[in-house]
Amino acid sequence: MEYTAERCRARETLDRVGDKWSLQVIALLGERTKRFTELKREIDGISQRMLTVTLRGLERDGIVTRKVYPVMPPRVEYSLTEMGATLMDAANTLVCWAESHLAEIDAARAAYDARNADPEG
Amino acid sequence: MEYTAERCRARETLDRVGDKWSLQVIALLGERTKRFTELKREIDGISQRMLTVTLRGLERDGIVTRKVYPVMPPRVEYSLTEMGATLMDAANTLVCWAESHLAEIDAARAAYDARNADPEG
DNA sequence: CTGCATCCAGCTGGATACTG
DNA sequence: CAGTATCCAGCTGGATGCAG
Repeated sequence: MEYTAERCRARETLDRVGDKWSLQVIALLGERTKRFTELKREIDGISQRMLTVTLRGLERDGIVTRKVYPVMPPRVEYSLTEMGATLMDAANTLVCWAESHLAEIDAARAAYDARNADPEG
Repeated sequence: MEYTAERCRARETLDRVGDKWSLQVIALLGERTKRFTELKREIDGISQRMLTVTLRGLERDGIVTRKVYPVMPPRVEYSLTEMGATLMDAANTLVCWAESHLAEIDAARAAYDARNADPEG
């Protein structure tokens, strides 16, 4: 079994959802269609630039769709595609894993750091 | 439901497995315990430095264990912890997603790029 | 309201040389 | 064999200003 090759392909997906904001955008659009400003307001700390960049990337990959209304002021709505919804489900597995293991990881880190700070190894 | 908060925690996990090499290391150690050089040989393109950095990070988080044999020349064996095995399973969901959607993503990208290269929008 | 352009700081990871 | 140390290029993403 070519694990390396398979993980390489997995990395392509991780590159997609593994950046700083994509997962949150996907999760929020999973609730329902939303507008640019709505997303910006709901994602704490994201800049206008990064929201645009993130949405463009997801749109390019067929994860979200972008609907522009030719009105003034502009109105643009973003939604999850079908593929985007399946991606959200897959990512959810990792979210669940994270929720059930974060405490354990924190403990492991603390133990590791204590071991290595300790002068008498 | 606080999606944003949950995704933030999910990001902590993505930060762990979302770097360039962690997923491959986890996958290979999922086969069986391996030595440093063995991993280095099996992961195409990884440098000594990055294998060390990756293994240290995973060890710190309790994903892998490191067993040193006090012999000459040195012998160090790495294995997946129980938690590491569960992480591999969770990550596998995303691997499977990637495998079944990469073609679709490539198509979406090509379509998007064609749309945007087209001068008559 | 939505989005692009520019500039820039910090982090990631690659190359290389050295050590027990 | 299994690291550590140093240096550095490139990418990510934040701040800000401008535009339709």
